[in-house]
Amino acid sequence: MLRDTIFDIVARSVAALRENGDLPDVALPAFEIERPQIASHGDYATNVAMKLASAAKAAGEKSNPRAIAEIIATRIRETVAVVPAYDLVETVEVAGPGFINLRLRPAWLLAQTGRVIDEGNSFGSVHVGRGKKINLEFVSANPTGPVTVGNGRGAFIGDTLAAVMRAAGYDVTKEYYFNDAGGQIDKLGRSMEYYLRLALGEADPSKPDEGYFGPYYETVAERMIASGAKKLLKLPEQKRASAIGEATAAAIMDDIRQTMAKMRVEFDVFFNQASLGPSGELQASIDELRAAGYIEEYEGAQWAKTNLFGDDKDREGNERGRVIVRSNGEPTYFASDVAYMRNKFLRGFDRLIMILGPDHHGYIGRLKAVAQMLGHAADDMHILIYQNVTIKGQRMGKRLGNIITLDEIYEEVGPDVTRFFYLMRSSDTHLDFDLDLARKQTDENPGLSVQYAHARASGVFRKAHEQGITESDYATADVTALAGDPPEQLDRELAMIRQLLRLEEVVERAALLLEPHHLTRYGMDLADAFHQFYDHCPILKQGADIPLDVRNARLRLLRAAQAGLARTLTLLGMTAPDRMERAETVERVEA
RNA sequence: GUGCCCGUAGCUCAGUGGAUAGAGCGCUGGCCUGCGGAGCCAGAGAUCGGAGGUUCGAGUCCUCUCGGGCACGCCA
Repeated sequence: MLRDTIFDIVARSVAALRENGDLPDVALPAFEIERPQIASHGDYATNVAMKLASAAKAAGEKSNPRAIAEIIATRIRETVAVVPAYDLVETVEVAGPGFINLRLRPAWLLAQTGRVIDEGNSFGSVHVGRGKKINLEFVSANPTGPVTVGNGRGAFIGDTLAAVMRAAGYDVTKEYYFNDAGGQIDKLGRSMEYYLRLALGEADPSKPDEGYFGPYYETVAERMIASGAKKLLKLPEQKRASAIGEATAAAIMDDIRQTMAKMRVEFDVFFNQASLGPSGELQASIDELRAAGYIEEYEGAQWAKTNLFGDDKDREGNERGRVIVRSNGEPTYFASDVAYMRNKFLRGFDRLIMILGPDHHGYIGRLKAVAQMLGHAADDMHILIYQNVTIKGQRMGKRLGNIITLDEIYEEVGPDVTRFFYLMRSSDTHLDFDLDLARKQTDENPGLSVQYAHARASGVFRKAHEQGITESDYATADVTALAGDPPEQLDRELAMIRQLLRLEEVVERAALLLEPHHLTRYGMDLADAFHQFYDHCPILKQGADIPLDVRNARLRLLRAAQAGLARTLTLLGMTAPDRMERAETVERVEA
């Protein structure tokens, strides 16, 4: 990656100076290579001189950060002058309190066009993941209702995070855990029994006091009756609730899978909680914890000593951990958690990541404790909590009874815009979905703007084709010739190639920090750079009188931009259209 | 009571301990008949909730505090 090369240049120069005793004789502190916020400061900056000065001062030596920076800068200039692989650096300057700013050579930047085009679908990939096996579990909504705008957030975060992590070199398995066991299924069954009887025209069927209610369940009841659920009502009372519950859960699971498929969220594994009992894994994990000495009995129940690993350390009056087997002999939901995690680790994953809603933050301590009881590091179990979702301008929430499903959003704006909007915000932040903005079929819609950039690029190639210009005409064009363009054009061309090259850094950062939202920001930046290029650097424009070599070089650059946009959109799970559907626009009023 | 997340422009939000805090929308003014105008250019708009602290440097880290959201079962 480009930044790694810059790091090497700086590190090598500093190391050489230290060998000669030209720098303060203190341990070299960690330093950063960063992109300055202000373009006039160059492409990269390092704070190594300030860090060194600071360390020297702490060791009692007197030091001047700017003077140190000058020494290092001089050495860097010498280094890049003699090492051919480092010929990408044009200038090295000391600025401010002691920053060393490096600027890249325009011709080198332009030449990167070839690499972007050659790498194509794999452009932006990095290797920080080193093939580490990751289990990424997300959504895992209970099969007791449709996916909502709230719990659907995990779907987009998870799906795109997986794509980004794969691009960063991780081996990712995407997994959905269906909580299809326990009391909630019976409760679902009792609720559905009411809806089935209602749908069959029974007069005044009894409605349970507590359960799952709403118009959605009426539609599920209709479908279940159509597929023969009527006979379930004839089952004896003890079996009826669980039988209806299981059938209902299966029907709802189908809905959830369909919603996911429509939104292009894919899973490698669907795991059913109910399978853990019959497979013997539930018992095996309890036995394993007992053998390790982590289970104690109290008042007839079996307690797992999660408190030994920090779980519930602040919970009042409870130093016993969590109940894993009730006094009536039934394992708790927590037992399933243990068995499921054990199952994942046995499948050979190096790290487990779970994406959960804000109501699950209590899980963090509990599950990290489980990981440790199973003999793994606390950090091998990572939980990513995302915050709530609201629809702008609407009050919502279960208590108000106006749950909005993800399907409704799909109907309104489709998968592309939905995905983009969900991924614009950090998981840590509450998401206020601006449905009005999402509905707009104009460039005001930031998601469409990225797609439009891609479509525009495709449009130019379409036009080129119509004019008889073929790929072979510009495939070997010398893009560095653009270095001779006037600033108005060259600045835009360089800005776009700079944005393109940034993708690798964005992918690495998003993967390491588990923050896929950086990709949408990047998409907007790249699209913006593209539109600037498009507006200022004509290629086929009539009457613009573009020399052939410039035209062909710009077509190359455009090809690279198209590839970068396509790659970004793909990582976001969006389509990269070759043309945009023209929306019905208001006729312009002639003055 | 305890814990987690948030507080940055009118709105919704980015922001890697660095230099002059950014984007989208909205607002104001101007340009434009095309590589599909779903356009371009410019501008106004911010005591980064508040108070201390850490350091060469804090929107960012620490402590306290105020405001908003969420959760704390032998439920799942």
